Amino acid sequence: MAVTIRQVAQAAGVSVSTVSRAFTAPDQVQPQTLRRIRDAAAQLGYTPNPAARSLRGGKTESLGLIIPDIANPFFPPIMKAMQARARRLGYTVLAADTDERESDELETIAAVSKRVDGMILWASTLAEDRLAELAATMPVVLVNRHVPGIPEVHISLTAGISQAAEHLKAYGHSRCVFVNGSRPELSRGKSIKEAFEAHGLSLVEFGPYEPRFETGVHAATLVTSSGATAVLAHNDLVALGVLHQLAKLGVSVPGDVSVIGIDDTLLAETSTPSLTTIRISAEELATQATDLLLDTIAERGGGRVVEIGSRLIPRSSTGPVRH
Amino acid sequence: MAVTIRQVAQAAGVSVSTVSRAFTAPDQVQPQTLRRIRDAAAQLGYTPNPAARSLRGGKTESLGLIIPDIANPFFPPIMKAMQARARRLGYTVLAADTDERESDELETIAAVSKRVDGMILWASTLAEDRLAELAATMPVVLVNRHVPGIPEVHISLTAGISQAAEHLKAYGHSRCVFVNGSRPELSRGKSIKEAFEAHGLSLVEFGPYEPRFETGVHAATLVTSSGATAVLAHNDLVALGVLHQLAKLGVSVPGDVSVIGIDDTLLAETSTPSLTTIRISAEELATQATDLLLDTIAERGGGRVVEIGSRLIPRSSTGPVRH
DNA sequence: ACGGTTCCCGGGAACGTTTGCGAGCATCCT
DNA sequence: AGGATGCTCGCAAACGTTCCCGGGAACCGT
Repeated sequence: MAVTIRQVAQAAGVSVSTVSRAFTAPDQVQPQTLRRIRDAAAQLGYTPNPAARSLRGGKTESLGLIIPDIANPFFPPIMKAMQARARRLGYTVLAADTDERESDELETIAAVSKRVDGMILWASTLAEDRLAELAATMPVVLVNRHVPGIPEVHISLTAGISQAAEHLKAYGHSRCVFVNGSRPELSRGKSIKEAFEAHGLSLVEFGPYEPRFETGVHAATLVTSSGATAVLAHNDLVALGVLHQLAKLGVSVPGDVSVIGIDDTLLAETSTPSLTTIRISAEELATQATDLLLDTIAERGGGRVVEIGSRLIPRSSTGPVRH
Repeated sequence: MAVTIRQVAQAAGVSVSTVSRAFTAPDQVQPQTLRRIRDAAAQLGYTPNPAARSLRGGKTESLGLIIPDIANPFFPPIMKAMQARARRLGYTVLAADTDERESDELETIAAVSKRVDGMILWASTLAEDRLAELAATMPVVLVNRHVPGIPEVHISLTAGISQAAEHLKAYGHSRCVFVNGSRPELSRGKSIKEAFEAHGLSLVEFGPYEPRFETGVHAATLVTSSGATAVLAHNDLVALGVLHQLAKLGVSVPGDVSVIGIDDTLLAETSTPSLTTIRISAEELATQATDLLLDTIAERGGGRVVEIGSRLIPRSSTGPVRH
């Protein structure tokens, strides 16, 4: 049915080897022969069969991306950026989510791993030794997870947190609340606490909870009764829940309470009021992770750890404290 | 490096054919032999090589999904549902977006089509004859696009629109605005106009514009000066823009103006106030499209057109008109 | 007891591509 | 002029799997 290399060879009057070389190593074939082959290929509409190619060469020319939940608005821009990057380099990307269940993650990884040259594992729930043996089998890059010896891109929130503390301090806040989610690097709430206290702000922590909208709704009432004037939420979605419930309770934002999110998803700029948040650049993250994976595949800079920064994006959900 | 069928055969003391049959047609091999093979395979950690399998069989066991923009919050749930459905049937899904540019779409389709058994094309921008010849080459299912002879799932908004009109009528509204986007089935604003007028509501149309947040922001000022008390937006994102700008102008929602979106994305229930919207069930849509594609691949119900309904989800952005 | 089925299993070709090896030929150097 | 070198290209093997075909064994019937 489909047109193969053999038909192109026949049409161009050369052997299959030469046709193959015409595409994979054009400098090894004479210019005029090359032209004849190219013409024939174009006319017949030939495109190489990826299955045959990867069977022979052991390479699939595609990359895997395993994420916890596609529906989380943080991830679509990641996928988009990774696809854009990968396509430019001739790669296809195979994305799959795990629904944050370990059994699904194992199954998904097994299915994906056979069809790609390497994969990015986002916030994997797998045990450390499992990840280590997986990484021994094939190129793997971790995000939001640390296992010694495995290349990783690490999201550093210190800059963003510090800027958030300064921002609140400048507005005259002194009593703050942190609504904790389950994210590994945040569960060490003490680093956040330290950062805030270094700026002379008190910080009490609620949670950890699930990082969902309803969590924010629930946490909002705790916030009002705590007497705090500012709240930092685990992510934008939780912050939006806080915003939503505060409005329902008649608490003015930012008049009575200031709210800060994390991630800077689409939600942040489209909410009412728009949400001050700590931006993690999805583009940079995805690009770095992709490049790191490609390097690992090519056995260039293996085992590297690259760091991604963050910064505060002030919008309308924060303001001066009212006395 | 990887363990092949040959090693399993040797370990189990049988031929490669038998190992192959043990996995693809277990009833054709004796129970005790089957057990021996399974044990050997498990111990060696054998998993079939998809490249070899698809080279030989001509099937890739994966499906393509081509969408305009992953970052549009309407699509992630679609991808998720399609993946869930496909996985249950042993398929992998390859998703890619086109950034709504026709050149990218062609390139993307070319890249994806060689690696899948069939694909779902969402709101394709390709010319009708191009689509027709593509569909002649391989199984294709269209969504949000109609080409005679190509299987399609069609989103019908009539129920939702009609319910929205009733809803507004019951709240005492009479003058409405429709902020039009570019979506094909909506660009025929007259069907919406007719539906509204059938309920005794006047409707003026603004646009068409791009279906973006800023469009809503821009349209909001037009709405206030038009004297209308209700606005139907092209989608949730546009509705959110309207909501945002209205709040900034000091116009109360739903006190002064009621707002209705379309799609029922995550944005709708997390906004403040939460958004009344016309729900299109992503799960149903994705499931139906996937099943239709699978049917087309199997040359069962080809050329079918399946219809997906819609319905109004009343939330807090609509209310009685204030006199 | 013997031809005919049925059931299991092994041999081997085929899927479309890449690639090492070597043949043929022209070019260049001494 | 003759051998060495370099360029272009063809031959054939190999990648891991599926599946057609045929052989042998066991079992049924008469």
